[in-house]
Amino acid sequence: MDIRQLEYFLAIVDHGGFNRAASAMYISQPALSQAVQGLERDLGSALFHRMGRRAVLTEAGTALIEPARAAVRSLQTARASVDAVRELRCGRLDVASMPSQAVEPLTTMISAFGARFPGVSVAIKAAFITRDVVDMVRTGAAELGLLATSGPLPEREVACHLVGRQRFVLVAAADGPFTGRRSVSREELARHRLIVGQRGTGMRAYVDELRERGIAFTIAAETEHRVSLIPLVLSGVGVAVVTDAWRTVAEHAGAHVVDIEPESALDIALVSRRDELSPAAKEFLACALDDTTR
Amino acid sequence: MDIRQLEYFLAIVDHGGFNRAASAMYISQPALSQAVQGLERDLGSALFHRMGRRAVLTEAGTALIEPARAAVRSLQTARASVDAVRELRCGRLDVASMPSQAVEPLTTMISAFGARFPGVSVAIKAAFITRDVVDMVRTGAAELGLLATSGPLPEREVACHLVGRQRFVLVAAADGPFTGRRSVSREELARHRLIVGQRGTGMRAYVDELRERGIAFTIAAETEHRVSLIPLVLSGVGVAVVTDAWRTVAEHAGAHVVDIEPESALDIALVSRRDELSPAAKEFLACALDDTTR
DNA sequence: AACGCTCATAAGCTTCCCTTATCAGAGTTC
DNA sequence: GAACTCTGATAAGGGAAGCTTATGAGCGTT
Repeated sequence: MDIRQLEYFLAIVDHGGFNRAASAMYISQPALSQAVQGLERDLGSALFHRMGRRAVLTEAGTALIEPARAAVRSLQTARASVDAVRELRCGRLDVASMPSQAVEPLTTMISAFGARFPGVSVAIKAAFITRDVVDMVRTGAAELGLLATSGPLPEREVACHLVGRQRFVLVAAADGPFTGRRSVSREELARHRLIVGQRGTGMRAYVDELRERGIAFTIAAETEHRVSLIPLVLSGVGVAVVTDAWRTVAEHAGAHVVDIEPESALDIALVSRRDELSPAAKEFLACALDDTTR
Repeated sequence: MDIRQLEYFLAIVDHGGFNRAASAMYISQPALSQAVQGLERDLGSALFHRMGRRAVLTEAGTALIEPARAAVRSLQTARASVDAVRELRCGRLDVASMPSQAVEPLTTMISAFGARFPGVSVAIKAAFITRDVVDMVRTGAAELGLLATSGPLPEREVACHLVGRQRFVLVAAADGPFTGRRSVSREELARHRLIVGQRGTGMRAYVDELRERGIAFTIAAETEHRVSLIPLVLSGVGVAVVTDAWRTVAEHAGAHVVDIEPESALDIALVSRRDELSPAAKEFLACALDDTTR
């Protein structure tokens, strides 16, 4: 059985005869006869009584009409479902992001994208280090990725679009060591107690680099959950080096944020597979790059 | 788009890869690749991200899964619908019948058939004269026909099966001219007022034949609606010649029924198209002939 | 670094579908 | 009632589409 055969069958029913149906379907009449014969052979039942002049539906033929229409409709539905995704009337876009960048610039990006394509939902897939993001994009776990790196961009593995830079800032308790200051030099971090993130993150790479420069500090805590950084700072465990994506959040939480001099920053990149992207991903990329260049 | 392509697509989704799906569908892997490529070309959207090793569903692919399953199911449903008719689990059988024969023997036949195939409904299509029945069967308006004839069976046009004979009886009012009698000779009908049916019916042919024999009577009324015969008799308009299919009905209605001598009868035949019949019609024929020969 | 597994591509063959041409039956018309 | 017309079936040939085997390319694994 075949959709083509069912369409032919319905055409015969609807147009009331093989010849008229053949004209309507722009095929020859023998093609119709053969298709119906094939269908009847396949189903094991005659669909029409052939009575010289006219073809009359059999009971089996009558029983087939409605299911056949349903089958034809179901193909149209399938096509429409795919079209809806392509035309961004619905669907879903997975974006892998490291935690800090999930705060900014991802929030802004999603907001802009959501305004243009309200039917498409964006899912933030959790990645924790740059490598996670690259791998998720490479393997297709997410179609786009947002990462931060202090080193070179992974241009060889994925397509990279620089969307901004985030400078490092120091978060301290409001009544902590840097109260009243707007900036500190990195050398001033010596002998302080630091709360740091997981290896592989941009902020950790920066901190490790400071230590290699000979700035001696203590690592008071290391957390894989960035959300715990600020509470740790506020409870007096130590100070933390984070990117200024956290500035607003930290200040609202009651922490004191100061710039670290000389300015040092992470590159923030939106990455994607090298081959053809889905329409949603393309548009998201366009939205995001448009915003950053504007 | 094609059901085959959707089945292949679903196989890939369900088996998690082209190779496994190809094995499961007993086709070669390139056949699958080509089918999916054709589907993607047709839909205008990629369904899988090809990432060297693994094929990952795109958003469009995800959107296609459910509609594709529905489409595949719809074909199975269509097949099942036809099967149900063939296996006589449901369906409908049209039987054309003249009015008298619709009382008997059709009622008995339908009862026997209904007991064996409760899912199949039998529709009685109204015919009024023998020719109507033959035409309806010939043109497919009904698949079977039940007719009565005093002449030869229409063997040339349809397949005929003699299922019985109905003798002619006279229906008179309870207080009418034949009260107390069990039979009358046909000559006694002379000078009586008769209520007759439409030309072309068996009872009318018999009455016309009596007149040709020189038996002189008056035609008090002619009706195309046989149901009005008995009321006319009961109201004293005249007497009526009908077949003994009506005996029970007439007596229950309060009329007096007497045999007409010498016995004269109509042949009752079940007729059908000459070519292959539907399973329901075949079974009905089998039931009916089985009953009459038993 | 070599191997193995993934899916894509290429080329040949088979199959199936559609075409034109013709036939056969039944209704219609003169 | 004979010719005509309209119905759908049948026959034969050409072309497209699908499946096959063989091979290639990319990526992960040993």
